[in-house]
Amino acid sequence: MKLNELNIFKNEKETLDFIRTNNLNLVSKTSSFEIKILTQIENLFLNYFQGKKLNLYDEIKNLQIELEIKAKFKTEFTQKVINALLDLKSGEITTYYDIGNKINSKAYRAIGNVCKSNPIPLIIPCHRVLRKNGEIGGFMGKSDKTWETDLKKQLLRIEGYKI
DNA sequence: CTACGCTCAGATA
DNA sequence: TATCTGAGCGTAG
Repeated sequence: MKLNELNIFKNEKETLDFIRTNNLNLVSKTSSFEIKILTQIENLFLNYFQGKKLNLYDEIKNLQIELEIKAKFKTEFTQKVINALLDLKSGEITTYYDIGNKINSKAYRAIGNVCKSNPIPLIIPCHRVLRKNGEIGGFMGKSDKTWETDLKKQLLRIEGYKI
């Protein structure tokens, strides 16, 4: 099974709007094999949201799910950023500045842009990257005080990081 | 080539 | 402290 996108919505209405505008079905032509995998994914995230320390990237791969992210991250720069992100464990944080140091680049803003284009938040943990001055920074394309940045804080709290 | 952005450091009040 | 400004650099158009 392949996964190329993980979307997070503000509320049920936004979720339903997305499903409608993209002509999606909640469950369509789903085989029992797929149901089994989907159930495992559901349990994985339930555990994660209850505070269990999990490496979602590893867990997803263990379920034999292929992540279709190569097309999006094909330059050396973007791959370095992604690899640096994947090194982060649950409860661990870093900064855009530190990632820059790690990959030998001062393109801090460009690093943020890579995070912005992350099609699978949580699994590639962009939420663990903060600004150097301690501010929360952006999340899922949004900055300032938005539900997205609130969610970023919540995720860190769930992972046990004091914020 | 130009414009843009999940940034940073420095300046100013 | 809060807000602004320019530097900096990869990417999309």
